[in-house]
Amino acid sequence: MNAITFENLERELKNKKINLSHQRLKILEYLIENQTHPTVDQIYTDLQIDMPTLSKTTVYNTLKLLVKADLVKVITIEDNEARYDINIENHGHIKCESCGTIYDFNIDTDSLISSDLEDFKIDEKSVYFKGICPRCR
Amino acid sequence: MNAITFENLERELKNKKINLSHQRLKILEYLIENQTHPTVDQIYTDLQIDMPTLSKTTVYNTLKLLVKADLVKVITIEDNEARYDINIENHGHIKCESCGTIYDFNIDTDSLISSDLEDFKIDEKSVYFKGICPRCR
DNA sequence: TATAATAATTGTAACAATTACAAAAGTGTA
DNA sequence: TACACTTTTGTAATTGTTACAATTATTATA
Ligand SMILES: [Mn+2]
Ligand SMILES: [Mn+2]
Ligand SMILES: [Zn+2]
Ligand SMILES: [Zn+2]
Repeated sequence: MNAITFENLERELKNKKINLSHQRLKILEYLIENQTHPTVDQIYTDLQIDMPTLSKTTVYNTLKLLVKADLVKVITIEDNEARYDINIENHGHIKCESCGTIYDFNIDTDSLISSDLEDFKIDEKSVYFKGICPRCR
Repeated sequence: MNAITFENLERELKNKKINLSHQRLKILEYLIENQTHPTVDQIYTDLQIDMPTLSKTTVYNTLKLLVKADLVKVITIEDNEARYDINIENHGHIKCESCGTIYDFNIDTDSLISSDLEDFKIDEKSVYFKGICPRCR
């Protein structure tokens, strides 16, 4: 429930010794303002308007860095492109197969368990649905 | 729990008017005998030994056909390659980040619900975990 | 401040997974 | 056999991602 703020992020970044360059800041801002699970291409295309020198490699590098630092999550609901989410709290994702929108939904992934996994160390849990959203029905 | 048999599959294929060519048969056999969630490349590389003329396009085409007919499921646990599963019963998948193996585990995906999705039509539910398997710990 | 060391960004090339497409081969029917 | 139809094949094109070396920016040091 606690909102994502620059202050919290800045503290986390300092903890993890990640330098907040101009490009990284812009990418983080973008993720905070556009919580629509954007692709690399969407992030790049939109930011590139105001930062003509931005390189797509920087977008890739930064996202990889943020994911490794557990500040951003990759969503692999579709096999052809990764999507990124600054909201790292437990929640599920559903993709509307008509309009392509990926919606968040509330689900307690922590409570998902299986006796088959007793001897596993579990690091990450993802719940992906596909269907048709209310607007498209 | 009911095992995947050629008989069941053949009936389904007839229902859906999918012609069972030599290539399609071999790919189906492979998926039944190798329930390790193989990639297209693994399927192609292995089958190509006994079928030197096999084309990778045919593997792609056949898998797409089988997925559309709901006889095979795509697993997008990793963003860089699709994996295929002939076991279409509800179950979860966990990928060991050390050895790369994708294990099945028992979980009732049908019972996964969220009040946020009341107005959605839900067609597919996937549960993906990542972690370390008992052998690698 | 100047200099050196380090970190981050950029642009391009390489790579890998997938799709498009047209020609060739196979299948069934009259 | 001739014809229509389906499937397969091989290649080229496309797309998302990574590798890498050169350039630029930042930080530490003298
Ligand atoms: Mn989300
Ligand atoms: Mn499985
Ligand atoms: Zn929709
Ligand atoms: Zn393992």
